[in-house]
Amino acid sequence: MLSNRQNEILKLIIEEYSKVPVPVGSKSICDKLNISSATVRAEMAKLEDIGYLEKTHVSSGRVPSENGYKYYVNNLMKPKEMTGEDMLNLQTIFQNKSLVLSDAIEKSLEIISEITNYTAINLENNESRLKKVEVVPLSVDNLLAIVITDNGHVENKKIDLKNSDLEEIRKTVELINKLIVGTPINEVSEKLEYEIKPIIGQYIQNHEMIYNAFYNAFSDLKNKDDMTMKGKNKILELEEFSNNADKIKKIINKFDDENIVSSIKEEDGGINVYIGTENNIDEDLTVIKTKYNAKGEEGTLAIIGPKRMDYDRVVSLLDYLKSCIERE
Amino acid sequence: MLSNRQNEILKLIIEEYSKVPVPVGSKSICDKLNISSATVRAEMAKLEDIGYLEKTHVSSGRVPSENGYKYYVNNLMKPKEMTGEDMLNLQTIFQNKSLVLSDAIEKSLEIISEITNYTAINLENNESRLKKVEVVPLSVDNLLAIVITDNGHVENKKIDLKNSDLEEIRKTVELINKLIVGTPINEVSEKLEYEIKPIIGQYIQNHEMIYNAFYNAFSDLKNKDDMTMKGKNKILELEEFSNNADKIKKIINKFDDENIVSSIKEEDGGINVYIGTENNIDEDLTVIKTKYNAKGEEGTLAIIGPKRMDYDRVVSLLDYLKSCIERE
DNA sequence: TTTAGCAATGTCAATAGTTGAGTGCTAATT
DNA sequence: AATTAGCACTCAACTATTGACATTGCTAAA
Repeated sequence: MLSNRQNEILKLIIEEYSKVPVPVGSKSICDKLNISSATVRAEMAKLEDIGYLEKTHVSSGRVPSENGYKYYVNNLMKPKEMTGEDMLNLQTIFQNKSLVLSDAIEKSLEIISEITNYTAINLENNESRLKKVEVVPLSVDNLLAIVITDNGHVENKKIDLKNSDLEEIRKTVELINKLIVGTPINEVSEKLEYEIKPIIGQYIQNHEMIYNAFYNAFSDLKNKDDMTMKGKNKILELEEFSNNADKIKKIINKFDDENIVSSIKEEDGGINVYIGTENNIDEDLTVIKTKYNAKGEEGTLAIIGPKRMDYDRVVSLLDYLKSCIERE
Repeated sequence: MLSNRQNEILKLIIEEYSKVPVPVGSKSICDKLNISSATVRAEMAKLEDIGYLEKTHVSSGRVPSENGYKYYVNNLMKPKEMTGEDMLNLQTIFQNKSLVLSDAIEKSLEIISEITNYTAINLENNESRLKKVEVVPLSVDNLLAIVITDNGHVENKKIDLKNSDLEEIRKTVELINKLIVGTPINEVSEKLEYEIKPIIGQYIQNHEMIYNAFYNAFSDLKNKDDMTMKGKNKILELEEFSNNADKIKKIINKFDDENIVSSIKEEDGGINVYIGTENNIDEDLTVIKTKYNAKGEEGTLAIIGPKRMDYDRVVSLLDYLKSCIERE
């Protein structure tokens, strides 16, 4: 159990370090607390023993450790009051009734990324079902196969059509629509293989091509995560990476991974914070994420920033955005 | 006019430098030509006077200048024989009749990026026309507006539908299909504004929303360049950037620009080489691009690599790919 | 319990010395 | 006239070395 003064010192160090990423010395703290630097040093030594602070070398100031941040997030941090302006900006978006939920979220994340200078992500994890399938002839020998899901995602595949009969294709499409509309997207390929294929094989000669086209369109749909990322490059401007080309390259590669958010440990109902090594992106980064559920539309919001991020501010922003979404 | 020996020395320097980006000294050249280093130095001094070579400091070896590369590309370089394996790989893709042209190109560029370690791009610049417009009801108050072009691109917008009459919407869609299908995509918004809007305004009450949805879908379509990029991050691994975080950030930002290829000077019919400052991406990079036209499907292929790239190899690859495409 | 004071430690930036690769020039050689 | 050996010179890159500075831990006094 930490004393009041220890809590206070830890909090000051974390907040100071979040402004300027340079080890914090005892002097800058004692100025604020009206105690001598020696006393502060003694307390810092204890905080280091417990494991909440670290030194970069014997005579350096202190830097918060991962556990220090954890303790701060769980015990010391108070969610920051949001500014009226930020609240207003987000509210306005959600009051615009012509915006669909996913578009509103996207716009909000853009704003959040802009005001925090961190990266903001929305990952929709809806169980979507097949809504409709159709074909549009484009030219003599090109055809477009279109697949639509009930949450509004569209995938398409162009097909080369030489020697195929348009009428046969129409029949196939009709069949697919009749038999597998309503099926959850990730069961569609299977159903296509075992239920549709045998049937079309029977009375449609040249069905291979059209069958494959739809098969491919379906697997594209299944594999495509519905993730939007705002301010992707913001993170590269952080001081911690300013002179570290290798780290920048590493992070860029991580950011290209579609599973960047979903591969982090599962979140519970609240706002979840994954500090440093707790996320598998980078030890100098923190990911804050939370789930939302608005009348069946489910997803995950995430913000990626430096380990020394403005925890209180980000948590409030995310919390507020979540409430906007769920109030919809 | 350069002497044979000067040509030979310039060529050796460029090819040596392309392997290892370190200034080339006279010694490494004289070993290969059986003349003394003093003679090589004298020739190098002349090549520097002409402006084909540069020094990084008074006593450094020589580095090819931009003009040096230009001279090399125009006069010294012979397109390299392609390896049978590379040719076979590309041919196989184009013989696969079930692949649509754009997919075949995409696969080829993936291969080319893989074997060269450079970034490969396909930019389709078709004049596309509106093929079809339709709406799919998703739920009680959500509707999906879909727009399809004759070259097979699909854009969609979800619409919030409270208080709208489905029947009215159907009429609007019918009208759009009747009146503006066939219009070139970048004229569609205009036509929608001046020809359709007045008409639907007359006999459809609540048309604002549906009109806006389509208007937005159309502008998305217009603004979205059909560009695919393979090996985007390959370029970051180049030695010239290995310790230069700022340059990496700059290039990443450039690569996010949709106009990266089209903003470079217009290409003529052949293979065009834009060295260093001739492209507006980075002085250390070269862009090689060429147009293709296969039965009306037009586009531009581009490869982005270091200024010291394997010019002969890339030119042959691009030329071969172009011929594969146009033979289709 | 707190604090003043001090030795100890490590970073950072500046300075100086060393090495090595490479050049240009010149005079001798072919 | 062209080539080359030889030499003085230059500069980048590396390796100490130094002093200024920030900061610590410890101790003894308050």
